[in-house]
Amino acid sequence: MAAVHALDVLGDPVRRRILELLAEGERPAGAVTSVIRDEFGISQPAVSQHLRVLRESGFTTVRPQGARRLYAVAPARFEEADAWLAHFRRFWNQRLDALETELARERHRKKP
Amino acid sequence: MAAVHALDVLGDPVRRRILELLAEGERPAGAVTSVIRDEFGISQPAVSQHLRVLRESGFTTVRPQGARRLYAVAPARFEEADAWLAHFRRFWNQRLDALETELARERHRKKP
DNA sequence: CCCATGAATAAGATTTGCCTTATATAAGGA
DNA sequence: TCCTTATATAAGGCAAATCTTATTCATGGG
Repeated sequence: MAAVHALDVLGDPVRRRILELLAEGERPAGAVTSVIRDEFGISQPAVSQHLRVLRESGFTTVRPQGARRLYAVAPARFEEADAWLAHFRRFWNQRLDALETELARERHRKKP
Repeated sequence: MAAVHALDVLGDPVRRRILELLAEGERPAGAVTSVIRDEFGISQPAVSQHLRVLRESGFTTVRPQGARRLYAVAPARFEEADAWLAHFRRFWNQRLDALETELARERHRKKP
């Protein structure tokens, strides 16, 4: 499911915008599509293809509700992207970096 | 300098690897090139072009040292990428999110 | 000076990714 | 059952990104 790097998936403005919309809560594909269509001027299949990338790469979950597909943010791949960025965090914020290290340690203690 | 979104620049495996190398410390273009050449099997100009993207987008600084160009990580664009990810942080770690909010507040207090 | 080394640029080929149109699949209401 | 709505898939076109080879520019040693 994680064939490509999380940051490769995030390297597209349409996909980022879709995720921003989903961050506000679970939404049917159609609701996402109409916003993206307006903002980027692309077709329904184009949006559907981006939804597919997000789904197949693990950035979202989907569940059917009748004929609709409800998309929602899934955390794992975000965490992966964040972990990569963490390597550089010390360059701009020592305190946050220290905290991240501590929280990571804690996470490992909890679920090893 | 920030014509493209930070995450667009990070959406390339070669550029990410270059940044990882530079995270270990300032390095001349040649040192970066030889590693990337080995790992990805691409030419010197190809690496130079990626260095240009990183430089022009503000992910690195460069300073000449004789005939060499010393590249180093610059924090600003990383911070931007991190800020975007922060919107989603609550999905995987409430505590870190809360902390980030607090730190952001503090930063604003210090340098407005 | 001249040549070697380090790095960037130019120009063109190629590949990758994204978009479009057309079509398929699936669910629900009349 | 038929039609409409919701979404996904297929196939192909096109443009942007990336790579290659060739060349240029700059520095410094001999």
